[in-house]
Amino acid sequence: MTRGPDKQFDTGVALEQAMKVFQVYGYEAASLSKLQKSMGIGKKSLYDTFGNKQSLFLKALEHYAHIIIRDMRAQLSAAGSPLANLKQLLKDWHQVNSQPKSCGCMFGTNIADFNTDDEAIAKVMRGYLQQLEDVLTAALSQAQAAGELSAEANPRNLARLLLCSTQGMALFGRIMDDDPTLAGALDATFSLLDRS
Amino acid sequence: MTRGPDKQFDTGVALEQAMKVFQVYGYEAASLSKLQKSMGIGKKSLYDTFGNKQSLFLKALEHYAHIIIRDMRAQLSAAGSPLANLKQLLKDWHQVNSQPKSCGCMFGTNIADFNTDDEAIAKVMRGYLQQLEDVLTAALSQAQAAGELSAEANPRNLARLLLCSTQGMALFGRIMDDDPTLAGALDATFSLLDRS
DNA sequence: CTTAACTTAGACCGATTGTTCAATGTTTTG
DNA sequence: CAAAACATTGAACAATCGGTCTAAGTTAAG
Repeated sequence: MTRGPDKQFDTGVALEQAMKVFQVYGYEAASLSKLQKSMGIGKKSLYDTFGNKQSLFLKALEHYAHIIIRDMRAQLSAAGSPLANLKQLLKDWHQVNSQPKSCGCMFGTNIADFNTDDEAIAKVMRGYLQQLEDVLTAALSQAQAAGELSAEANPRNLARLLLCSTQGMALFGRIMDDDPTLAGALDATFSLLDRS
Repeated sequence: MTRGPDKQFDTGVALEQAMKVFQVYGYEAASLSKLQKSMGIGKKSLYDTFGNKQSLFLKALEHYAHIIIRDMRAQLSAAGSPLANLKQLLKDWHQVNSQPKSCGCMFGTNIADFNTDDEAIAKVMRGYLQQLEDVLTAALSQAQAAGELSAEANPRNLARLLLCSTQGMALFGRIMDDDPTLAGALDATFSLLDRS
């Protein structure tokens, strides 16, 4: 049974805010003062609830991964043409990342911010990226099964290319607002899919 | 005429070292102690020669851009098939970025590290990326003129896609050593070019 | 109301950040 | 050699970093 009062803040909301700060600034530049200001809680509460900074980051990263992979799965398994669903996903991704205040992908932004030899973070990050790759591969395989892609197409390698290019798009979106570069990359991706 | 003794260190070598530190750690995590240790000079010399940290970063970034764009131009304008030259460039890029200690691209790593609303940095960065896009576009146009790409292909949009995907590859290379993801993305890129 | 469990805000810690400056060394010029 | 003109090292600066801890507040049980 519960002994004391509940927390005076919503843990989920606080984590969501922390996630945004890490996504916007990257791990190093996301200082604890920025974090606690955005989360709206004191330092003690932050450390008691989420542990130290790296622990908070991992929780925020997990939260982000959960959301993005769930949404991707939902969108890609919608009724209708698998290829059309995938195209819509890419279209939405481009739209989000070409908005003026876009801050890129939580993954990409922080891959760049962690030291190369931090194997703990790298391992976690690889796991999430692998999930993304698998989801995209499944979608492309469905499209292939539906005859929307040729039998010669390689769904997994295609997914890997999409993974790389979408990360590049998200990265560039941080410094380019509604730039023809991003739109052109999307366009080339579409014609690639149409010819695969 | 010169009045005093020359600097006791090689300015070019020091800048090269600074460049590496920024590329490995990103702007925020590249502390002045790491920088001066790697550059092998004292703090006063660093500030007198390169100005403050941001000024040093901009010089290092310019140095990186100069090197990478010059090398790209050279490789893409080599004798023989334009498409083969481009493929070799992509192959080399993949090879470099899938090595165990690879640290990604100076551009991508630091785009993620600077605040989204830092317009000064964003402007400089956009300029360099535009140059990369132009170089790739020129190469693809040559390939098209040589009949290695179909007349329907769009060289500039193709270049934009390559720009995005290569940045994604460089980013992933920071956490993945010799991973099938990168190799697969390269493979899909090759078959894309072959069918364009 | 009392008390125990749990919360909170914020002062405080040593370490490190980017930056400056004084003290010392080194080389060239007259 | 003497002296001016550089360069160098390394101490010191205020500010901020991530992290800890104390003091006070809040709630629920008895």
